[in-house]
Amino acid sequence: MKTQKKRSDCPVSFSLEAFGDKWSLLIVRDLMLKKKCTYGELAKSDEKIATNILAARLLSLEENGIIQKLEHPDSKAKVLYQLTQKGMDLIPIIVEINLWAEKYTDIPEKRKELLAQMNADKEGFIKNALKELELNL
Amino acid sequence: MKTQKKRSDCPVSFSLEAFGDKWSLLIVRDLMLKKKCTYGELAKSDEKIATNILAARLLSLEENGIIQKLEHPDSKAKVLYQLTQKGMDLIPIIVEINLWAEKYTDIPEKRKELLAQMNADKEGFIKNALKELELNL
DNA sequence: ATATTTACTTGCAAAAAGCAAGTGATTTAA
DNA sequence: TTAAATCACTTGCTTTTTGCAAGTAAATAT
Repeated sequence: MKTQKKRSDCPVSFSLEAFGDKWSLLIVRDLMLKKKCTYGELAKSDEKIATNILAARLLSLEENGIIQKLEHPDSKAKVLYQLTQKGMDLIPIIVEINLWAEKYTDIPEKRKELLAQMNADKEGFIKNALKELELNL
Repeated sequence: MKTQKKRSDCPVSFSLEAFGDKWSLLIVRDLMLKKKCTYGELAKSDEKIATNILAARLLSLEENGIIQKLEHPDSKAKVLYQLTQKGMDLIPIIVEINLWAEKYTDIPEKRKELLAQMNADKEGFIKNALKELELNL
């Protein structure tokens, strides 16, 4: 795990050092909500991340213990990326980010069902998402 | 309010464009938890943000409708920064970030009481923090 | 055997972050 | 009432990070 000079001992600062940039949480989102799990699938996301940045962020997330690389069951050419427990524990943050956005921007149709679930039963949604992800651990 | 080219229509992406960097949420944290409200106080935070970066982030947060500038009651030389409603609605995110960090790093003594409250009654903590901040609006 | 897919890397230009010093308006202290 | 201190920034410059386009090597499919 990466040891970088901490800017402070504040827990918010600690967290932002692990995922506080414009890309890391989008990767986490894909691994969490969209079940994308290979480099190629992550690269194809709507936000069009440059491949070198994707590689850099994946390495950083791995060093921070948020994701792990595994052999892909289908092919040795592929790599399976998945969230660790530490990564899955980011679900509540992703949920709150979604709920905040819902208040201040239009939500695309394809995301409305998910938002509805989060609103109806936040705790239940998180528990369920966690359970599904843990099946793959 | 800033109109920047959206990377995608994903709510997570929308949110990260507003506060997804290493500094913005630290400023929000200070305005929220530490009741810092002037440029000088924000500049003195533990993380030692450079003054030009602070100015840039404050402008960006303002353009995104998360904070607002007001006349300081004590002096015309000072500026009062405070969270808007949109900014206050980030409280649940800050709380979840604190709770995540608590699981994976040591929390400094001065923050433990706050974390205890968040753990004991998350909803209550958020409601209360919101109520206190809204008094200043 | 060849072409394609896969997960990256490399080189370079552009943007952003970070540092140190400076500016001008206000406020305090002599 | 004037000089020093405080306030919220800005400016100039260097370093780091981001982003683009192209390339590479291993594995797979044809």
